[in-house]
Amino acid sequence: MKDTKVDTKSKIMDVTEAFISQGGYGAFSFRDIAEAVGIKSASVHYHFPTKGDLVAAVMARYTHAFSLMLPDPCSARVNTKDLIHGFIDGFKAKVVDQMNMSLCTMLTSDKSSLPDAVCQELAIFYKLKLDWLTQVFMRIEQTHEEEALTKASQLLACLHGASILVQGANDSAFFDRALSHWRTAYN
Amino acid sequence: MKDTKVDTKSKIMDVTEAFISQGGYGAFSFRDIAEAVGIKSASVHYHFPTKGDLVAAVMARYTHAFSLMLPDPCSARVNTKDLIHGFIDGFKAKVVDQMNMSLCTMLTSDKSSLPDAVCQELAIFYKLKLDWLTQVFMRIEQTHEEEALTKASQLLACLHGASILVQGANDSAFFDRALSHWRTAYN
DNA sequence: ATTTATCTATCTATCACTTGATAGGTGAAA
DNA sequence: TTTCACCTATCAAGTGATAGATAGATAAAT
Repeated sequence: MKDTKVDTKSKIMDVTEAFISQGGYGAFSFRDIAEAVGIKSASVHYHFPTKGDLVAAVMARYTHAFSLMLPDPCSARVNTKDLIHGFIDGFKAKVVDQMNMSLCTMLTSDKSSLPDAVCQELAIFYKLKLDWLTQVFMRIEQTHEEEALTKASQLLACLHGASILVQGANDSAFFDRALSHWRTAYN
Repeated sequence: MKDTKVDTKSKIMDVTEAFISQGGYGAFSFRDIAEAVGIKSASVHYHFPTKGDLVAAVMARYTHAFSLMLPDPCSARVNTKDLIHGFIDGFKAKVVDQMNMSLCTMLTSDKSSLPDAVCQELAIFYKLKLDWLTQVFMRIEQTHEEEALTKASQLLACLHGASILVQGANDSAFFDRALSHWRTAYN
Protein backbone atom coordinates (compact mmCIF):
# COMPACT_ATOMS: atom_id res chain seq x y z
CA MET A 1 0.00 0.00 0.00
CA LYS A 2 3.05 2.22 -0.25
CA ASP A 3 3.59 5.05 -2.66
CA THR A 4 5.54 3.39 -5.42
CA LYS A 5 3.43 0.26 -5.47
CA VAL A 6 0.10 1.98 -5.63
CA ASP A 7 1.46 4.46 -8.09
CA THR A 8 2.64 1.76 -10.44
CA LYS A 9 -0.67 -0.05 -10.20
CA SER A 10 -2.54 3.17 -10.93
CA LYS A 11 -0.23 4.03 -13.76
CA ILE A 12 -0.86 0.63 -15.30
CA MET A 13 -4.57 1.20 -15.07
CA ASP A 14 -4.30 4.73 -16.46
CA VAL A 15 -2.29 3.57 -19.41
CA THR A 16 -4.61 0.63 -20.02
CA GLU A 17 -7.64 2.88 -19.94
CA ALA A 18 -6.06 5.11 -22.57
CA PHE A 19 -5.19 2.14 -24.76
CA ILE A 20 -8.70 0.74 -24.58
CA SER A 21 -10.23 4.11 -25.44
CA GLN A 22 -8.05 4.29 -28.49
CA GLY A 23 -8.35 0.81 -29.88
CA GLY A 24 -10.30 -1.57 -27.69
CA TYR A 25 -9.45 -4.79 -25.92
CA GLY A 26 -7.35 -6.32 -28.66
CA ALA A 27 -5.36 -3.27 -29.60
CA PHE A 28 -2.75 -3.37 -26.86
CA SER A 29 -0.46 -5.91 -25.27
CA PHE A 30 1.18 -6.37 -21.90
CA ARG A 31 4.38 -5.15 -23.52
CA ASP A 32 2.70 -1.98 -24.76
CA ILE A 33 1.52 -1.23 -21.26
CA ALA A 34 4.87 -2.08 -19.69
CA GLU A 35 6.70 0.20 -22.07
CA ALA A 36 4.31 3.09 -21.49
CA VAL A 37 4.63 2.71 -17.72
CA GLY A 38 8.36 2.16 -17.79
CA ILE A 39 8.52 -1.40 -16.42
CA LYS A 40 8.71 -4.89 -17.89
CA SER A 41 5.73 -6.90 -19.04
CA ALA A 42 6.21 -9.54 -16.36
CA SER A 43 5.72 -6.82 -13.76
CA VAL A 44 2.34 -5.99 -15.20
CA HIS A 45 1.37 -9.63 -14.65
CA TYR A 46 2.51 -9.24 -11.05
CA HIS A 47 -0.14 -6.60 -10.42
CA PHE A 48 -2.80 -8.10 -12.69
CA PRO A 49 -2.34 -11.83 -13.32
CA THR A 50 -4.33 -11.92 -16.58
CA LYS A 51 -5.46 -9.45 -19.18
CA GLY A 52 -9.03 -10.04 -18.08
CA ASP A 53 -8.18 -9.11 -14.51
CA LEU A 54 -6.53 -5.94 -15.67
CA VAL A 55 -9.32 -4.75 -17.93
CA ALA A 56 -12.02 -5.74 -15.45
CA ALA A 57 -10.23 -3.69 -12.79
CA VAL A 58 -9.96 -0.71 -15.09
CA MET A 59 -13.63 -0.99 -15.97
CA ALA A 60 -14.61 -1.26 -12.31
CA ARG A 61 -12.57 1.81 -11.41
CA TYR A 62 -14.12 3.65 -14.32
CA THR A 63 -17.63 2.76 -13.19
CA HIS A 64 -16.86 3.83 -9.64
CA ALA A 65 -15.40 7.17 -10.72
CA PHE A 66 -18.38 7.68 -12.99
CA SER A 67 -20.86 7.00 -10.22
CA LEU A 68 -19.14 9.58 -8.02
CA MET A 69 -19.59 12.20 -10.73
CA LEU A 70 -23.31 11.61 -11.06
CA PRO A 71 -25.40 13.93 -8.88
CA ASP A 72 -28.32 12.49 -6.95
CA PRO A 73 -31.13 12.59 -9.53
CA CYS A 74 -33.65 13.26 -6.78
CA SER A 75 -31.85 16.08 -5.03
CA ALA A 76 -34.13 19.09 -4.91
CA ARG A 77 -31.19 21.46 -5.14
CA VAL A 78 -30.26 20.39 -8.64
CA ASN A 79 -32.02 21.68 -11.71
CA THR A 80 -33.25 18.64 -13.60
CA LYS A 81 -32.33 20.06 -16.97
CA ASP A 82 -28.78 20.62 -15.80
CA LEU A 83 -28.59 16.92 -15.05
CA ILE A 84 -29.21 16.07 -18.69
CA HIS A 85 -26.85 18.71 -19.99
CA GLY A 86 -24.15 17.64 -17.58
CA PHE A 87 -24.49 14.04 -18.70
CA ILE A 88 -24.23 14.98 -22.35
CA ASP A 89 -21.29 17.30 -21.75
CA GLY A 90 -19.44 14.61 -19.86
CA PHE A 91 -19.79 12.31 -22.83
CA LYS A 92 -18.77 15.05 -25.22
CA ALA A 93 -15.55 15.65 -23.30
CA LYS A 94 -14.46 12.10 -23.99
CA VAL A 95 -15.67 11.78 -27.54
CA VAL A 96 -14.90 15.18 -28.99
CA ASP A 97 -12.19 16.79 -26.89
CA GLN A 98 -10.11 13.65 -26.50
CA MET A 99 -11.20 12.32 -29.90
CA ASN A 100 -11.61 8.74 -28.74
CA MET A 101 -14.50 6.55 -27.74
CA SER A 102 -15.73 5.89 -24.26
CA LEU A 103 -14.45 2.76 -22.60
CA CYS A 104 -17.79 1.02 -22.78
CA THR A 105 -18.49 1.82 -26.43
CA MET A 106 -15.15 0.27 -27.27
CA LEU A 107 -15.44 -2.77 -25.05
CA THR A 108 -18.98 -3.49 -26.20
CA SER A 109 -17.75 -3.81 -29.76
CA ASP A 110 -15.13 -6.29 -28.56
CA LYS A 111 -17.63 -8.17 -26.44
CA SER A 112 -17.30 -11.46 -28.30
CA SER A 113 -13.64 -11.73 -27.33
CA LEU A 114 -14.01 -10.44 -23.79
CA PRO A 115 -13.39 -12.53 -20.65
CA ASP A 116 -16.46 -12.99 -18.49
CA ALA A 117 -15.19 -10.72 -15.74
CA VAL A 118 -15.01 -7.80 -18.16
CA CYS A 119 -18.48 -8.50 -19.53
CA GLN A 120 -19.87 -8.37 -16.04
CA GLU A 121 -18.24 -5.03 -15.31
CA LEU A 122 -19.60 -3.74 -18.60
CA ALA A 123 -23.11 -4.78 -17.66
CA ILE A 124 -22.79 -3.04 -14.30
CA PHE A 125 -21.77 0.17 -16.05
CA TYR A 126 -24.69 0.06 -18.46
CA LYS A 127 -27.09 -0.54 -15.62
CA LEU A 128 -25.68 2.40 -13.69
CA LYS A 129 -26.15 4.78 -16.60
CA LEU A 130 -29.58 3.53 -17.58
CA ASP A 131 -30.87 3.57 -14.01
CA TRP A 132 -29.61 7.08 -13.40
CA LEU A 133 -31.06 8.45 -16.63
CA THR A 134 -34.34 6.67 -15.99
CA GLN A 135 -34.64 8.32 -12.59
CA VAL A 136 -33.87 11.71 -14.07
CA PHE A 137 -36.54 11.33 -16.73
CA MET A 138 -39.08 10.13 -14.20
CA ARG A 139 -38.47 13.34 -12.31
CA ILE A 140 -38.37 15.64 -15.34
CA GLU A 141 -41.40 14.33 -17.13
CA GLN A 142 -43.39 12.92 -14.26
CA THR A 143 -43.76 9.69 -16.15
CA HIS A 144 -43.75 6.08 -15.10
CA GLU A 145 -40.66 3.95 -15.19
CA GLU A 146 -41.39 2.28 -18.54
CA GLU A 147 -41.64 5.57 -20.37
CA ALA A 148 -38.64 7.01 -18.58
CA LEU A 149 -36.58 3.94 -19.49
CA THR A 150 -37.50 4.49 -23.10
CA LYS A 151 -36.30 8.09 -22.93
CA ALA A 152 -33.13 6.98 -21.20
CA SER A 153 -32.47 4.38 -23.89
CA GLN A 154 -32.99 6.95 -26.61
CA LEU A 155 -30.52 9.40 -25.12
CA LEU A 156 -27.95 6.73 -24.37
CA ALA A 157 -28.23 5.34 -27.88
CA CYS A 158 -27.79 8.84 -29.29
CA LEU A 159 -24.67 9.37 -27.23
CA HIS A 160 -23.02 6.08 -28.11
CA GLY A 161 -24.05 6.47 -31.73
CA ALA A 162 -22.66 9.99 -31.83
CA SER A 163 -19.37 8.60 -30.63
CA ILE A 164 -19.38 6.15 -33.53
CA LEU A 165 -20.37 8.81 -36.04
CA VAL A 166 -17.63 11.19 -34.94
CA GLN A 167 -15.03 8.47 -35.41
CA GLY A 168 -16.51 7.04 -38.59
CA ALA A 169 -17.02 10.33 -40.36
CA ASN A 170 -13.87 11.73 -38.74
CA ASP A 171 -15.66 14.97 -37.97
CA SER A 172 -16.42 16.04 -34.42
CA ALA A 173 -19.20 18.31 -35.63
CA PHE A 174 -21.36 15.23 -35.81
CA PHE A 175 -21.56 15.07 -32.04
CA ASP A 176 -23.46 18.34 -31.69
CA ARG A 177 -25.56 17.53 -34.72
CA ALA A 178 -26.57 14.18 -33.27
CA LEU A 179 -27.33 15.65 -29.85
CA SER A 180 -28.93 18.93 -30.91
CA HIS A 181 -32.44 17.67 -30.31
CA TRP A 182 -31.68 16.69 -26.72
CA ARG A 183 -29.92 19.95 -26.05
CA THR A 184 -32.84 22.09 -27.21
CA ALA A 185 -35.56 19.89 -25.76
CA TYR A 186 -34.39 20.53 -22.21
CA ASN A 187 -33.56 24.18 -22.24
CA MET B 1 -13.98 -16.20 -64.17
CA LYS B 2 -15.13 -19.80 -64.01
CA ASP B 3 -17.50 -21.30 -61.51
CA THR B 4 -15.23 -22.71 -58.86
CA LYS B 5 -12.92 -19.70 -58.80
CA VAL B 6 -15.59 -17.10 -58.29
CA ASP B 7 -17.38 -19.29 -55.81
CA THR B 8 -14.36 -19.63 -53.59
CA LYS B 9 -13.72 -15.91 -53.69
CA SER B 10 -17.32 -15.18 -52.75
CA LYS B 11 -17.27 -17.76 -50.00
CA ILE B 12 -14.17 -16.15 -48.53
CA MET B 13 -15.91 -12.79 -48.54
CA ASP B 14 -19.10 -14.21 -47.06
CA VAL B 15 -17.22 -15.87 -44.24
CA THR B 16 -15.14 -12.77 -43.61
CA GLU B 17 -18.23 -10.59 -43.45
CA ALA B 18 -19.72 -12.88 -40.83
CA PHE B 19 -16.52 -12.88 -38.79
CA ILE B 20 -16.31 -9.09 -38.83
CA SER B 21 -19.94 -8.73 -37.78
CA GLN B 22 -19.28 -10.97 -34.85
CA GLY B 23 -16.00 -9.66 -33.56
CA GLY B 24 -14.46 -6.97 -35.72
CA TYR B 25 -11.23 -6.70 -37.64
CA GLY B 26 -8.98 -8.33 -35.08
CA ALA B 27 -11.20 -11.21 -34.16
CA PHE B 28 -10.40 -13.54 -37.02
CA SER B 29 -7.35 -14.85 -38.83
CA PHE B 30 -6.58 -16.14 -42.26
CA ARG B 31 -6.61 -19.61 -40.76
CA ASP B 32 -10.10 -19.07 -39.34
CA ILE B 33 -11.37 -18.05 -42.75
CA ALA B 34 -9.60 -20.89 -44.51
CA GLU B 35 -11.06 -23.44 -42.14
CA ALA B 36 -14.58 -22.06 -42.54
CA VAL B 37 -14.31 -22.11 -46.33
CA GLY B 38 -12.59 -25.48 -46.47
CA ILE B 39 -9.25 -24.45 -47.96
CA LYS B 40 -5.80 -23.58 -46.61
CA SER B 41 -4.77 -20.16 -45.40
CA ALA B 42 -2.28 -19.69 -48.22
CA SER B 43 -5.13 -19.98 -50.68
CA VAL B 44 -6.89 -17.09 -49.03
CA HIS B 45 -3.77 -15.01 -49.64
CA TYR B 46 -3.94 -16.03 -53.27
CA HIS B 47 -7.33 -14.36 -53.68
CA PHE B 48 -6.64 -11.46 -51.32
CA PRO B 49 -2.92 -10.74 -50.83
CA THR B 50 -3.30 -8.97 -47.49
CA LYS B 51 -5.88 -8.78 -44.74
CA GLY B 52 -6.50 -5.15 -45.64
CA ASP B 53 -7.27 -6.12 -49.24
CA LEU B 54 -9.73 -8.72 -48.06
CA VAL B 55 -11.62 -6.52 -45.62
CA ALA B 56 -11.64 -3.56 -47.99
CA ALA B 57 -13.15 -5.78 -50.68
CA VAL B 58 -15.79 -7.06 -48.27
CA MET B 59 -16.64 -3.53 -47.23
CA ALA B 60 -16.86 -2.36 -50.83
CA ARG B 61 -19.17 -5.24 -51.72
CA TYR B 62 -21.28 -4.43 -48.66
CA THR B 63 -21.56 -0.78 -49.64
CA HIS B 64 -22.53 -1.69 -53.18
CA ALA B 65 -25.21 -4.15 -52.05
CA PHE B 66 -26.48 -1.57 -49.61
CA SER B 67 -26.74 1.10 -52.27
CA LEU B 68 -28.78 -1.22 -54.44
CA MET B 69 -31.28 -1.69 -51.62
CA LEU B 70 -31.84 2.02 -51.13
CA PRO B 71 -34.79 3.39 -53.09
CA ASP B 72 -34.41 6.67 -54.91
CA PRO B 73 -35.22 9.24 -52.20
CA CYS B 74 -36.79 11.54 -54.75
CA SER B 75 -39.01 9.03 -56.46
CA ALA B 76 -42.58 10.28 -56.37
CA ARG B 77 -43.94 6.77 -56.20
CA VAL B 78 -42.45 6.08 -52.80
CA ASN B 79 -44.05 7.27 -49.60
CA THR B 80 -41.42 9.29 -47.77
CA LYS B 81 -42.32 7.85 -44.41
CA ASP B 82 -41.86 4.35 -45.73
CA LEU B 83 -38.31 5.30 -46.65
CA ILE B 84 -37.50 6.03 -43.02
CA HIS B 85 -39.24 2.94 -41.75
CA GLY B 86 -37.52 0.78 -44.32
CA PHE B 87 -34.15 2.15 -43.35
CA ILE B 88 -34.78 1.48 -39.67
CA ASP B 89 -36.13 -2.00 -40.34
CA GLY B 90 -33.09 -2.88 -42.42
CA PHE B 91 -30.87 -1.96 -39.54
CA LYS B 92 -33.02 -3.87 -37.11
CA ALA B 93 -32.73 -7.03 -39.17
CA LYS B 94 -28.97 -7.02 -38.68
CA VAL B 95 -28.85 -5.90 -35.10
CA VAL B 96 -31.76 -7.73 -33.54
CA ASP B 97 -32.58 -10.71 -35.71
CA GLN B 98 -29.00 -11.72 -36.35
CA MET B 99 -27.88 -10.42 -32.96
CA ASN B 100 -24.65 -8.91 -34.23
CA MET B 101 -23.50 -5.45 -35.15
CA SER B 102 -23.43 -3.95 -38.59
CA LEU B 103 -20.14 -4.15 -40.42
CA CYS B 104 -19.51 -0.46 -40.14
CA THR B 105 -20.30 -0.17 -36.43
CA MET B 106 -17.76 -2.88 -35.82
CA LEU B 107 -15.07 -1.59 -38.13
CA THR B 108 -15.42 1.95 -36.83
CA SER B 109 -14.55 0.74 -33.36
CA ASP B 110 -11.46 -0.92 -34.78
CA LYS B 111 -10.56 2.11 -36.83
CA SER B 112 -7.24 2.77 -35.12
CA SER B 113 -5.88 -0.59 -36.26
CA LEU B 114 -7.38 -0.53 -39.74
CA PRO B 115 -5.37 -0.35 -42.97
CA ASP B 116 -5.98 2.80 -44.97
CA ALA B 117 -7.88 0.99 -47.71
CA VAL B 118 -10.47 -0.18 -45.21
CA CYS B 119 -10.83 3.27 -43.68
CA GLN B 120 -11.54 4.69 -47.09
CA GLU B 121 -14.25 2.13 -47.78
CA LEU B 122 -15.74 2.90 -44.38
CA ALA B 123 -15.86 6.60 -45.17
CA ILE B 124 -17.61 5.88 -48.47
CA PHE B 125 -20.25 3.86 -46.67
CA TYR B 126 -20.92 6.60 -44.11
CA LYS B 127 -21.21 9.16 -46.85
CA LEU B 128 -23.69 7.00 -48.72
CA LYS B 129 -25.95 6.62 -45.70
CA LEU B 130 -25.74 10.22 -44.60
CA ASP B 131 -26.35 11.58 -48.09
CA TRP B 132 -29.34 9.34 -48.62
CA LEU B 133 -30.93 10.18 -45.28
CA THR B 134 -30.25 13.87 -45.81
CA GLN B 135 -32.09 13.78 -49.12
CA VAL B 136 -35.00 11.97 -47.56
CA PHE B 137 -35.31 14.53 -44.77
CA MET B 138 -35.06 17.40 -47.21
CA ARG B 139 -38.03 15.92 -48.99
CA ILE B 140 -40.03 15.03 -45.88
CA GLU B 141 -39.62 18.24 -43.98
CA GLN B 142 -39.03 20.68 -46.81
CA THR B 143 -35.96 21.95 -45.03
CA HIS B 144 -32.57 23.07 -46.22
CA GLU B 145 -29.61 20.78 -46.37
CA GLU B 146 -28.07 21.82 -43.08
CA GLU B 147 -31.19 20.98 -41.09
CA ALA B 148 -31.74 17.76 -42.98
CA LEU B 149 -28.16 16.69 -42.31
CA THR B 150 -28.77 17.27 -38.63
CA LYS B 151 -31.83 15.03 -38.73
CA ALA B 152 -29.91 12.41 -40.66
CA SER B 153 -27.11 12.48 -38.12
CA GLN B 154 -29.57 12.08 -35.28
CA LEU B 155 -31.23 9.06 -36.79
CA LEU B 156 -27.96 7.45 -37.79
CA ALA B 157 -26.54 7.99 -34.31
CA CYS B 158 -29.66 6.46 -32.80
CA LEU B 159 -29.33 3.41 -35.00
CA HIS B 160 -25.67 2.81 -34.32
CA GLY B 161 -26.15 3.53 -30.64
CA ALA B 162 -29.08 1.14 -30.49
CA SER B 163 -26.82 -1.53 -31.92
CA ILE B 164 -24.33 -0.88 -29.13
CA LEU B 165 -27.04 -0.85 -26.46
CA VAL B 166 -28.52 -4.15 -27.61
CA GLN B 167 -25.13 -5.81 -27.39
CA GLY B 168 -24.04 -4.10 -24.19
CA ALA B 169 -27.24 -4.68 -22.27
CA ASN B 170 -27.70 -8.03 -23.99
CA ASP B 171 -31.37 -7.27 -24.53
CA SER B 172 -32.79 -6.74 -27.99
CA ALA B 173 -35.74 -4.83 -26.55
CA PHE B 174 -33.46 -1.84 -26.39
CA PHE B 175 -33.57 -1.46 -30.15
CA ASP B 176 -37.27 -0.63 -30.27
CA ARG B 177 -36.97 1.50 -27.17
CA ALA B 178 -34.17 3.54 -28.69
CA LEU B 179 -35.99 3.93 -32.00
CA SER B 180 -39.55 4.42 -30.73
CA HIS B 181 -39.42 8.18 -31.18
CA TRP B 182 -38.44 7.88 -34.84
CA ARG B 183 -41.06 5.26 -35.49
CA THR B 184 -43.92 7.35 -34.09
CA ALA B 185 -42.69 10.66 -35.49
CA TYR B 186 -43.14 9.48 -39.05
CA ASN B 187 -46.33 7.57 -38.91
C1' DA C 1 -3.04 -33.81 -83.39
C1' DT C 2 0.51 -33.32 -80.53
C1' DT C 3 3.57 -30.96 -78.06
C1' DT C 4 4.89 -26.91 -75.50
C1' DA C 5 4.02 -23.11 -72.65
C1' DT C 6 1.34 -20.46 -69.61
C1' DC C 7 -2.15 -19.64 -66.24
C1' DT C 8 -5.11 -20.85 -62.21
C1' DA C 9 -6.11 -22.47 -57.86
C1' DT C 10 -4.66 -24.86 -54.58
C1' DC C 11 -1.31 -27.20 -51.57
C1' DT C 12 2.87 -27.97 -47.97
C1' DA C 13 6.14 -25.89 -45.34
C1' DT C 14 8.03 -22.29 -43.22
C1' DC C 15 9.25 -17.49 -41.93
C1' DA C 16 9.79 -13.71 -38.43
C1' DC C 17 7.10 -11.77 -35.15
C1' DT C 18 3.77 -10.93 -31.38
C1' DT C 19 0.86 -12.62 -27.93
C1' DG C 20 -0.44 -13.80 -22.86
C1' DA C 21 1.64 -16.15 -19.43
C1' DT C 22 5.10 -18.51 -16.21
C1' DA C 23 9.39 -19.73 -13.60
C1' DG C 24 12.81 -18.26 -11.00
C1' DG C 25 16.12 -14.72 -9.46
C1' DT C 26 17.44 -10.00 -7.06
C1' DG C 27 17.60 -6.35 -3.96
C1' DA C 28 15.33 -3.50 -0.70
C1' DA C 29 12.15 -2.77 2.96
C1' DA C 30 9.52 -4.36 7.11
C1' DT D 1 13.65 -13.40 7.29
C1' DT D 2 9.92 -12.94 4.97
C1' DT D 3 7.40 -10.11 1.84
C1' DC D 4 7.19 -6.94 -1.91
C1' DA D 5 8.02 -5.15 -6.45
C1' DC D 6 10.47 -5.68 -9.83
C1' DC D 7 13.68 -8.17 -13.01
C1' DT D 8 15.60 -11.76 -16.91
C1' DA D 9 14.58 -15.39 -19.64
C1' DT D 10 11.63 -18.25 -21.72
C1' DC D 11 7.43 -20.77 -23.33
C1' DA D 12 3.73 -22.43 -26.43
C1' DA D 13 0.43 -20.69 -29.33
C1' DG D 14 -1.04 -17.90 -32.84
C1' DT D 15 -0.32 -14.09 -36.31
C1' DG D 16 0.15 -12.32 -41.37
C1' DA D 17 2.77 -13.40 -45.00
C1' DT D 18 5.93 -15.80 -48.45
C1' DA D 19 8.27 -19.44 -51.23
C1' DG D 20 7.97 -23.17 -53.90
C1' DA D 21 5.59 -27.40 -55.58
C1' DT D 22 1.68 -29.58 -58.01
C1' DA D 23 -2.29 -30.82 -60.68
C1' DG D 24 -5.40 -29.38 -64.05
C1' DA D 25 -7.14 -26.23 -67.55
C1' DT D 26 -6.28 -23.33 -71.50
C1' DA D 27 -3.86 -21.56 -75.35
C1' DA D 28 -0.29 -21.35 -78.84
C1' DA D 29 3.13 -23.47 -81.85
C1' DT D 30 4.73 -27.20 -84.40
